Amino acid sequence: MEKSHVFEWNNSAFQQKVLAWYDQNRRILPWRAKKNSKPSPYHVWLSEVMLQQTTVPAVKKYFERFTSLWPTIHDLANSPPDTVMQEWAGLGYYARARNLIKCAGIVSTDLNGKFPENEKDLKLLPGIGPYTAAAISSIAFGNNSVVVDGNVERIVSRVFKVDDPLPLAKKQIHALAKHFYEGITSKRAGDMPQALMDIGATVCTPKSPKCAICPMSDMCAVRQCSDNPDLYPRKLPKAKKPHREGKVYWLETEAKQILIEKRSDEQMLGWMFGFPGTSWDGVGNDFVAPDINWDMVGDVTHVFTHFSLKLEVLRGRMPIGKIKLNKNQYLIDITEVENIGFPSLFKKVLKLALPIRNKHPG
DNA sequence: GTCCGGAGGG
DNA sequence: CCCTCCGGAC
Repeated sequence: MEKSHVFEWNNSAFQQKVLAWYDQNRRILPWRAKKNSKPSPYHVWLSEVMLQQTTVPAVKKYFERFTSLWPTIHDLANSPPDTVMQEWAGLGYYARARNLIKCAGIVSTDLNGKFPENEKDLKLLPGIGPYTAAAISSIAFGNNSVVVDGNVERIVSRVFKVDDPLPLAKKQIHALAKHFYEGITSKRAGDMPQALMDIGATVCTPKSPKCAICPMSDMCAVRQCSDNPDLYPRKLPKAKKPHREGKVYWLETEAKQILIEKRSDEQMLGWMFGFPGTSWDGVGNDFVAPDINWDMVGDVTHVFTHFSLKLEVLRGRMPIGKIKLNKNQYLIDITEVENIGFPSLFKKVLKLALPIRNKHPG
């Protein structure tokens, strides 16, 4: 759409409205520095990685926990990877945690604990892509980067009334987003993306945005033509998810131990603990279940981004001496199994199998 | 159950 | 440019 069809667009007028709103309404978040001061690059990086695909409320506790366990990037880099993975459990998208660990190692040892300041060098680090590089360079270092996340995409699509559907409209939206940042001073460079995120999260929300109190409403094309903002950004219909099925085994010993395994780098939920089973992600081999009597415990269902999964949970017992452990497999005491940080899929398995086990110890 | 939110990497 | 990765709110 041609923005001039609706009104005369003015970059700095828009920026002033947004920044004035931010000065009055900014959210207080653990990773944000006080007004007029820059937060630590370590905090910005850690929070931005956690915030990828994850909501602010979910991230808060994890951020507090991580920074209290590891006050500096050196502390994080020196921690055993398993400990970091355990602390990440429940946050999802575990590749982020694996990249976080790799990145911490590089910054701590190769770069003396200093993050690069420009987008180009930031993007060379594991887990830092276009968005995160732009966010760190502007928020931590005051560079005027064009930061585009889902909030900014949504705001752009409404303010400029972009009628092409996502993801086709990505490039167009990114180009239009430049208007939001052009000419911002270094002093305000970090505030602008954060202001847009705050407005996106609290005012220009995906559904039923609060246009009546929006600082951008008189410059918003969708608002000005009384279109329904809920319809923006337009999106291509998504493909139906395929369904997969498999088995998962709860194998216990007479000594009240449970068999768990650490998943490999290549598998889904890599580096996390889980229970053995058939390969439901198309990677690795099926668990060769010992020839014993298996009781059906029930089904667990879980939905991932690109498929839904149903696992049949089977429970069996055998003497400890008969169990041959592969590497990456461990026998863990029944009293400790609840303390393992499992990803959600295996938490469901645990929740199903453990009470039955306690009721009928065999 | 359904929808929502998005970046990294090959 | 396409594929791959979860959890929570409702």
